[in-house]
Amino acid sequence: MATNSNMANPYRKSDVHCMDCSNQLCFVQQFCSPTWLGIINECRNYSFFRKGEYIFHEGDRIFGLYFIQQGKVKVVSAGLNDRMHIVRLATDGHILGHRGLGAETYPVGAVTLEDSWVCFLDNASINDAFINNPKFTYELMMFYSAELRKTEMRLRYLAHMTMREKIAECLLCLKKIFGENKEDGSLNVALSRQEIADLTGTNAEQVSRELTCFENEGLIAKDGKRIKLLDSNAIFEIIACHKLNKELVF
Amino acid sequence: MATNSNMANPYRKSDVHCMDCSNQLCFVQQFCSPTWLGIINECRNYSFFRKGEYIFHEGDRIFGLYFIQQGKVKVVSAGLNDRMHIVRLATDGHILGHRGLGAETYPVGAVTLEDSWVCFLDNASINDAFINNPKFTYELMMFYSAELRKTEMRLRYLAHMTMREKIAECLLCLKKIFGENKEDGSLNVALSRQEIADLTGTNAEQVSRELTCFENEGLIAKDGKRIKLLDSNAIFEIIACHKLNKELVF
DNA sequence: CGTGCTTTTGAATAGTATCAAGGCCGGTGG
DNA sequence: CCACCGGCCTTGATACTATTCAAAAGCACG
Repeated sequence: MATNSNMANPYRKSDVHCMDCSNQLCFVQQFCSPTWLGIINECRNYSFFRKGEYIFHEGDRIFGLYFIQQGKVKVVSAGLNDRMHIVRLATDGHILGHRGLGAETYPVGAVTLEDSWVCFLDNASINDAFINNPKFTYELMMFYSAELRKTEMRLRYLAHMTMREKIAECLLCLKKIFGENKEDGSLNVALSRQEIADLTGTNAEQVSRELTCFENEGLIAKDGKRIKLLDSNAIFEIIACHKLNKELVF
Repeated sequence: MATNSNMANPYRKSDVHCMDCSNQLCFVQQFCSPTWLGIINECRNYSFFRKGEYIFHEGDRIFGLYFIQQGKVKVVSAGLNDRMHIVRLATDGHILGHRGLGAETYPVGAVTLEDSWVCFLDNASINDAFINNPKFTYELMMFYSAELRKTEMRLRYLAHMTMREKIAECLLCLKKIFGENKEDGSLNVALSRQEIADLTGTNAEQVSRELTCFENEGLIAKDGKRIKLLDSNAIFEIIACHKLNKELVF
């Protein structure tokens, strides 16, 4: 249970000060003044979520922003007949709940894919930080701008790609986001076939078929949920015809 | 005619000061201090684009932000074998080129659907405005946040919708963005079948088929490119099963 | 009044989703 | 330890949807 794991790490919050946080990608650490880092360190909430737990649900009232200190999270939205759509994947240093900024309720939910540690800042603290750290506001605006570019490019690609192409694109995205295991070279994330389907907008059967196909072609090796990209360039060739912008997507 | 309108407005720039601009939705007018409105009024560039002209091309170096003073624009991106994808539609008061903020080149191009008048602010002016108008930066960030929400919801819907549903959704979007003609109730925008296909990710034939189908069902009336929604509620029922958020999409 | 472009419709084909069945694996309880 | 159970993965057959190709009709424009 969540409470158990929570018990196992009761000392973590007091342990790490924002200033010494290992997460070099954290927006707060990067763009808030030292004074504000101290203020935020005091008002933030540091919590642990076990694998599969919801950090927040679609439709929840918005209380603030989440920053992943360490972990892996899927951002989901309920679709047709209890189908889930995975809107985005996130890991260390990524922001969660930023879609809610300016809205009443979260348009999406967030579920951990692995045990994760997450910092939370409530609306009041965030707004104070905006007012007192123009640099923070500016950089967050730039972050949004970049996210918007990525999402729109994704929208464009997905509109015209075949399933084979979408799944190839998905594998490259997973590599980009989570990286590969140093030892065996497999992707640093284990998604079920259904989750890959939720990412690409299809069903588990189709994903299974395409992955088998990729394996037969020598593009990947798979062992249950662990997938290893044997030839990233060849996988990219599958989607090269869409002239996609590598920086934007991967 | 285009030429007529052009002729009739050669003096527009000197005529209208930002402070008196009819466009109440303009971000600059809403969120910049009076002092800055004066500064921006001096450094902005006001220009006219005839129907079908490019305001900027995909891949152009980024020079600044565009604000539509009056007109209709499609934001496009080249896809597979000279297929175009329409990323977004924009009209009076909307911003163009904001996806470029923080990037080197525009990831999309912008083409006018009708004769349009557009204000342009270069990077230097925009950045000065950011530094001196925290409110402006903040509001623009909120704008990005809202755009991101909309785009991600769209991504989710499109992933699971049938063509019939996508085209129904598209018609409701057109109503939302451009509105309906006071006189005959038809949509205030005339898109070709191919353009509707570029919006929904299909081809002109399919669009033609579905529109004919809608007409036979009494949902719409069509006369060439002019389309009239006869029963918006019934059209919404087509996509209601996706439980989409009306505020986000329409 | 042609010419070229858009729209419409039809027929054949390809791509996906759905349904169904069997295999594999890990966990549980006898 | 082994049998059983349930969940996930795989594969095949089938039905459906969407794309492509082709051709005719409608329309705008010079």
